[in-house]
Amino acid sequence: MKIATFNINGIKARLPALTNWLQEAQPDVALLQEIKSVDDGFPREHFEDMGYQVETHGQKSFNGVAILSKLPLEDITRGLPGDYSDEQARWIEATVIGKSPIRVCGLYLPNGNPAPGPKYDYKLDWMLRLKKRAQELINAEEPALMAGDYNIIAQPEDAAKPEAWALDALHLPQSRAAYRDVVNLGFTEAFTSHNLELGHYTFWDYQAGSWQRNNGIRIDHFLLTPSCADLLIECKIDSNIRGYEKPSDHVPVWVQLES
DNA sequence: ATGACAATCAGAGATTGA
Repeated sequence: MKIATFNINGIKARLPALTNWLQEAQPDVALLQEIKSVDDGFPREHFEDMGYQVETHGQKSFNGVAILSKLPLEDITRGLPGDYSDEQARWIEATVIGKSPIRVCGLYLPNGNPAPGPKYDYKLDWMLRLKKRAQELINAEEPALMAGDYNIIAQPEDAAKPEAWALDALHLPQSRAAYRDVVNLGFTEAFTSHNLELGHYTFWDYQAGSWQRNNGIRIDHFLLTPSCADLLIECKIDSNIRGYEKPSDHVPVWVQLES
């Protein structure tokens, strides 16, 4: 089973690029972030015609996550538990029914800039809620994964110019520590576990020729529970599509699971 | 040092992003 995560930066603007990538990459499941659309505005039928079940958790203008799946989805839930007053659409879960069922969580972790400030407080609060949900997934002792735009540069080697991010919410020590707190519950980060060489990125800013200069950062991650990690065959980044027509500033990351 | 660039909503330019 091939499961991908992709921050598309707007479903309306990305419809051609996303469609082309789906046809090339043929993921069974695609976890999408930043759809920037309400549920009713999502081009559901377009993807249903491509054979995908479509589940969205949308929001006007900003944020918004979705799951496209060629396999049946069950027990879909929307929103990260822990704060009913949180109106930002950044979390969606479902169980993918393949040979063995896998719980998949698609997430769009808050950016947090500027730090310090209320947006950074929100990021850290959100990560505490993430840790609680992550602990539940570990305790369940079943194959599960959390994938998406974590907005975390986990180590200096995940940025072409780490010095430029020293005071950024994506790379502050407190941010990295909060991320490690989640990983250390027992998760396997799929990409680094299967790709030993450094210098791979998932985001290149639109500005200042970042793609042409390969001035990127790696902030889109797959975290797998132990029984899910046992199923991991491969994890890759489809970086080439960053150079295609009208691209997102992120590129897809995907895992191949033996399931 | 700032803005660069892109998307959204709205119908200009502010806001957000990372």
